[in-house]
Amino acid sequence: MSITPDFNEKQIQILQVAESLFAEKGFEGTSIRTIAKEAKINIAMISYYFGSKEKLLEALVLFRTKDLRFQIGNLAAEDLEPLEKINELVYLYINLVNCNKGIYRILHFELANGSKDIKLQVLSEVRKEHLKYLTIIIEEGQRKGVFRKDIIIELLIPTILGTFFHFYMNKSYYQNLLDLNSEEKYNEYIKTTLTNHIQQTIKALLIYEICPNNKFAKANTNE
Amino acid sequence: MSITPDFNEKQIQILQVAESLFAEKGFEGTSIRTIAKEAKINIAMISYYFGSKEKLLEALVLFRTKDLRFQIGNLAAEDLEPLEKINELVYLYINLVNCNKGIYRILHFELANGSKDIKLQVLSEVRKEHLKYLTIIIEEGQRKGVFRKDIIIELLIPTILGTFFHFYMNKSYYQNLLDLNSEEKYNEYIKTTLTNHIQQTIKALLIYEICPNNKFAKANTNE
Amino acid sequence: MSITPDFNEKQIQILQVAESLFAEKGFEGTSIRTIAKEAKINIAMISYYFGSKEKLLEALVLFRTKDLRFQIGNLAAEDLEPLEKINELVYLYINLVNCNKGIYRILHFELANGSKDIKLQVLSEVRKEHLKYLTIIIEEGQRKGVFRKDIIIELLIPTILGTFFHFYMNKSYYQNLLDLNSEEKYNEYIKTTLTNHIQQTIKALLIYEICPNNKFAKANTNE
Amino acid sequence: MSITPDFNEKQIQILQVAESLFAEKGFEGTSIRTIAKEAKINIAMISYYFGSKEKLLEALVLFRTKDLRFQIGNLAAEDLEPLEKINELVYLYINLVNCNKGIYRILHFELANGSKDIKLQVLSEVRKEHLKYLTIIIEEGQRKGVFRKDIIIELLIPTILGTFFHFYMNKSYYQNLLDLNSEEKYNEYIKTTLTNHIQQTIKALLIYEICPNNKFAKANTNE
DNA sequence: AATGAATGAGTGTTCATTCAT
DNA sequence: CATGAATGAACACTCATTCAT
Repeated sequence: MSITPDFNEKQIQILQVAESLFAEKGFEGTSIRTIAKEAKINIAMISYYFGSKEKLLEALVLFRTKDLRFQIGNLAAEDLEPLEKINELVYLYINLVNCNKGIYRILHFELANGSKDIKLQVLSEVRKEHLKYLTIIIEEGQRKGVFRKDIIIELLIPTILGTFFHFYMNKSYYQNLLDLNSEEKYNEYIKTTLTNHIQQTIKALLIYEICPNNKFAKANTNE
Repeated sequence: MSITPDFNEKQIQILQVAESLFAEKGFEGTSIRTIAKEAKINIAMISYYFGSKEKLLEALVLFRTKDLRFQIGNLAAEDLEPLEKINELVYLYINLVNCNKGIYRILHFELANGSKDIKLQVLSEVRKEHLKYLTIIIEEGQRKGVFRKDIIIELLIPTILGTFFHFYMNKSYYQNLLDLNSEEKYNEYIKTTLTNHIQQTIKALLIYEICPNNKFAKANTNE
Repeated sequence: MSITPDFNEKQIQILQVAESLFAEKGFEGTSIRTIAKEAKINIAMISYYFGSKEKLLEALVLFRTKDLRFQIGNLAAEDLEPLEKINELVYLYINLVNCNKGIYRILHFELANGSKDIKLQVLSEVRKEHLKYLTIIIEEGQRKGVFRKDIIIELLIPTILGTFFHFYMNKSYYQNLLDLNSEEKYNEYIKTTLTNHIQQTIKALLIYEICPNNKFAKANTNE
Repeated sequence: MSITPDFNEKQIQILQVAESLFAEKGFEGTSIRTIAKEAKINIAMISYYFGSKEKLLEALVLFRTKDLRFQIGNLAAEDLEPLEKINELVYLYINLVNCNKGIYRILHFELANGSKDIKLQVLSEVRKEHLKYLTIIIEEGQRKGVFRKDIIIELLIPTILGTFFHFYMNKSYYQNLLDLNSEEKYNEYIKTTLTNHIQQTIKALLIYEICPNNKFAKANTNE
């Protein structure tokens, strides 16, 4: 579906192996020897094609985010109720991230801390785009009187992505806890129950009427 | 307050430096040379005291989880309304994790994938204990008719921790997005607004009455 | 003026770049990538045209010494006093070397030690030719009673070339020492003062009447 | 004889091997593996002891120039005729350089061009010291009316060292030319004939009365 | 005739670990 | 008990060269 004209077949092969290994073992934990061995290419090819290990990562980010960018876009324009739109958005979002676990993991946990000085402008743009669509939908719901007015929209995405990632990053723990003793069961659980849980969470947040006197939230401020 | 009888002063010094560096640069990204230099001890001391780099990590996990274990415990017994207990629990939990970012980050993102064969039984126990307390409180609320019955309790913790961690792991992005241009502002935001957001999220999840026909949640099952 | 029938335009381009880089960074310090980049040709071209990096050097030596060979020749036949001939010879020689610093540097400092098994027969021939002309002139001067009889002709060239090369190889030191703070001043100094100094040196050697009892020269023999 | 308190036995061993190899094959042409193998030490030791290959060179320069510095000094104060002093100085100088061919070659031909940003302040100091002593002696001779007044003292050292180095750098050529078909003969030739030649050269330069009309030296200025 | 793709050998350097003292 | 010295293995990367086209 998506075209990636800049990289040839072997480069893509390297990028795929690199994505998988970086996601699994982290950037530092993966040696170019391992990548070369797994991708069945010569070690020197990585430097030859990408310049360096770091630039390989950079190319990987570029390669994978290119597709991700506009996959959520036109939902805001569809003819749906705001709540339906939100549910759809969450579903699409989780699905998108779940299908691109590798690169998302790298982006969020390997690069997010900013220690690498890799241009993550792409990531930043994607994020802002996602935030924009979310804002449009929520403001529509607010105008229609369906959603609450005091929502911190910026904190919805941490809840959506955070929940998913925590579940994904602690895979073996949750497989054990929830008896999801196969890859299929685990993945099916994400697509149904976990997605549903996140949808419920966001819906509840958007619609529930906050009780006026929240002593704990206040209490927290003066720690 | 917490006693750590097994480790001497120098060992603790090493462990503290190691925690900080592992959290910042990851396990693979941190060399024992760096640890030794920062802790102002001889390189050989690490192998000498802990056996190996991996065993140092193991010792670190042991050292830090020992204290964490029972810090949430007796809340369930207090004389509070279920919702108040939940709010308090969320507050305590976030605070606990926020004050122990380092080791939590290591536990959840460095070790959670299971690539290292480090005994994480301790972590597992802590988790199950936390889950137990949460279950007790929620079931109490359900008995009292305050909370919904169809809650998947196991998925509450991913929401709580996940939201926090996503916010923490993408620090620079959120600092920029929310104009939290100082360490203090960022930390204050976590303690007040973010904590409040997570409390609202959990509360909404526990209390909100789900609308009966959720077509999207169903739709997701047949992808 | 000089014809180079064996090499085409691109080859000559490569050779010129190679000469410059070999002279500046040495043979080992220069990679064929750098040559290729600077000469704006494909890397493979060097091996393609010359066979190997070493053979490129060999070709370079051939290419550049071909012209140098006979540029000093017919001086001996001119109608000049022996001393004038010597002065002219020194002038021509220094000028020749100075205008071909690059290849001379390579010849004398990169290849002279014989570690490379490059055919330096050409160089050897040139040298012997130069020595021959020098010998003819000096013997003429000796016959005419102008020059001393006890001259070791073979050691005159080390003095001429050595003085020049030492000055050239320690360029920055002498630029600093003699306030020759520009390329022009430095080069002008070589053409005038240094050349003159070398001419004086050779003249003095040829004409000065040695004092009969030189205790130090004797003393040195039994170290 | 000379003490080098800063370096231990193994370090000195490495330095000696490095000097020999750098002198023979150049800095770039010598790999640390070769050094390690020849010095019979582990490869990692070089980085361990010296930090890097470049720092090894730096250490080598320091190590060897430390001794060289003051070996010529007190000659100026001795009770000798100026000409005897000059002869003695030349003898000492050639001998010093000849006994330290390796490091001198590295200093003058590997480092002199300034491509490496190694602190050659030491070298510069040594040079200036040598120049100082030479100046003192020559000025004494000029005061006594023994030496000419129009001497460019700075150009005497290029003649002394240059002659020697040219002879040394083109060893095989001169061995062949002068029938010095053994190491001993070659070295003996340096100590006697070559040294004598250089002494004669300098003496001739200092004492010979320049002929007033030197048309060639003038002619050179307008090239 | 000319070149982009590819490679194995080699580079300097850093790694966690061991060991004699 | 503690550590400076030392090491083999691995690291990312560059090298000159080859080869199919």
